[in-house]
Amino acid sequence: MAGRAAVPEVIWARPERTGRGPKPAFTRADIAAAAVRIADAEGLDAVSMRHVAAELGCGTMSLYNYVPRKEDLYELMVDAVGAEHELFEPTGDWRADMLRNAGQTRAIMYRHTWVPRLMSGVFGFSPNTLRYLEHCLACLEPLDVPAGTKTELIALLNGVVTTYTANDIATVERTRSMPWSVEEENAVRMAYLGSQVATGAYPRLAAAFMEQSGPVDLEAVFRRALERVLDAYDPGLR
Amino acid sequence: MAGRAAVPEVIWARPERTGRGPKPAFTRADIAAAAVRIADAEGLDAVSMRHVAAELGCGTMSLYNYVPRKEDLYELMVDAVGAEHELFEPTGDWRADMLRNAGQTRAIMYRHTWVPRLMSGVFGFSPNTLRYLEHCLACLEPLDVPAGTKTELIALLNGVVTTYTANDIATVERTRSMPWSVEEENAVRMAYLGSQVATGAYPRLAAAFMEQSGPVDLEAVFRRALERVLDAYDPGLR
DNA sequence: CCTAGTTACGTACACCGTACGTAGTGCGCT
DNA sequence: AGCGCACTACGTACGGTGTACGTAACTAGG
Repeated sequence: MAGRAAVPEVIWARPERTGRGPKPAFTRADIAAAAVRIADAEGLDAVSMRHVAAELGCGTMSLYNYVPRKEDLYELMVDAVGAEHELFEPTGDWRADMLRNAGQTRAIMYRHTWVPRLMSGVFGFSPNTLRYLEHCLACLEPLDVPAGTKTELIALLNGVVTTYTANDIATVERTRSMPWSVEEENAVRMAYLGSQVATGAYPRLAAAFMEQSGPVDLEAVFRRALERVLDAYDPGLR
Repeated sequence: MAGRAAVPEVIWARPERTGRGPKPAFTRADIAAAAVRIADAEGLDAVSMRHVAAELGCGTMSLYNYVPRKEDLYELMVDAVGAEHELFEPTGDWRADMLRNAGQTRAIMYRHTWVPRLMSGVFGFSPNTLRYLEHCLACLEPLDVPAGTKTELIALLNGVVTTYTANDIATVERTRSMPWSVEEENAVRMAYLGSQVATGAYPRLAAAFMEQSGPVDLEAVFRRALERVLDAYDPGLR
């Protein structure tokens, strides 16, 4: 007599064990780990209820005892990789500390290229997210601005990290299920871009592309963006 | 003998008409408009090849003559709403102009709440994107920095607009197919957040939440973030 | 004119999320 | 102690998805 809820629910609020009935065969962590393993190895689209269940060695529908909706499985996955954040002791240099946090987030996303796709559009106050948020606030202790401004800085910084890293990764993730390579896809898109710029319809864009020599250093662009954002909140620079 | 391509392809590079055979019944614009209509009215998940074809009044597989893969349909949609950008004459005040551009992008996303979900993770050099980019560069003409820095500013600004607006919209889009309202969902998530903060495990987070009185003004937060980013690139402020 | 490249579209396949029903298990209460 | 109920487990089935493939009709270029 399960009966799916007709009312919203946060999976983190639902207790993992209620005492009654047979002992569950898995923990949420087991399930999250299995899903993460699949996503890492075969891409996010390979994460289906059937596939995860098979990986765990149980029937498909048994999964629904642990995870009411597939969306909740996604929340478990994001939270699971969130645990990879190292919550170090703040050094007192808030800029350096926040750069370190951002670098960790970026590293996590490069390790699990499906993360950005799940992050965008998810409210996401999971346990590990809260811990990370608290840690960021600790790092920002030396910064003398209102708490509201600090949370806005954190949000902006996280947004920038996600956006930039998502862009770097997008093609890789997309070409996963395609019969061609990342390089081929990028080459084709760049060829189109070049052909359009060559029409002369976009003079300023053309100039911008002429200016740059050699391939773009994505990591450098990323770091410059971070520095700019930090500048914008640094009272010592105003 | 259609035969899908085993090589990457940009839909914009494929000519819309090649002369041979019966006259196509629709243009790409028709198809994009139909898909946009469906997404606006019933949400992005309602945009299926069958549904779009039905809206156009043709067989499902006929669509594949115009759009080789569903992903390309998404590209058409994003490009279509990109046309809603008003490419005004730059005023000479680059900050004001860029704010205006950002405001337009945000407005478009509020009109078509599915846009952020498609934007994140898409390379996206569609015709209208290129036009918009060129227009932004025109607005930034008065700003005395290298062209590379300008494109980085545009990218950062667009990223911030997308991230913030996506967050504002996320719950609305998600609850579209759910049997409960946006307010209910938000209330539940906030209740969980409150319960966690109340445990005392997140003192700084708790302090930040105590500090704020009343509901958050999303628009104000958004504008503050934009101003910060613009500050970071304003030579007059350094 | 003919033929090759297109359009149109019905059918079919593999896969998806998940509603529902049934059977078995073991805690909590009386 | 033992009953009942909440829980786990999971097979089946339904309505949807993207799209490969085959066939028929059509028309512009040689």
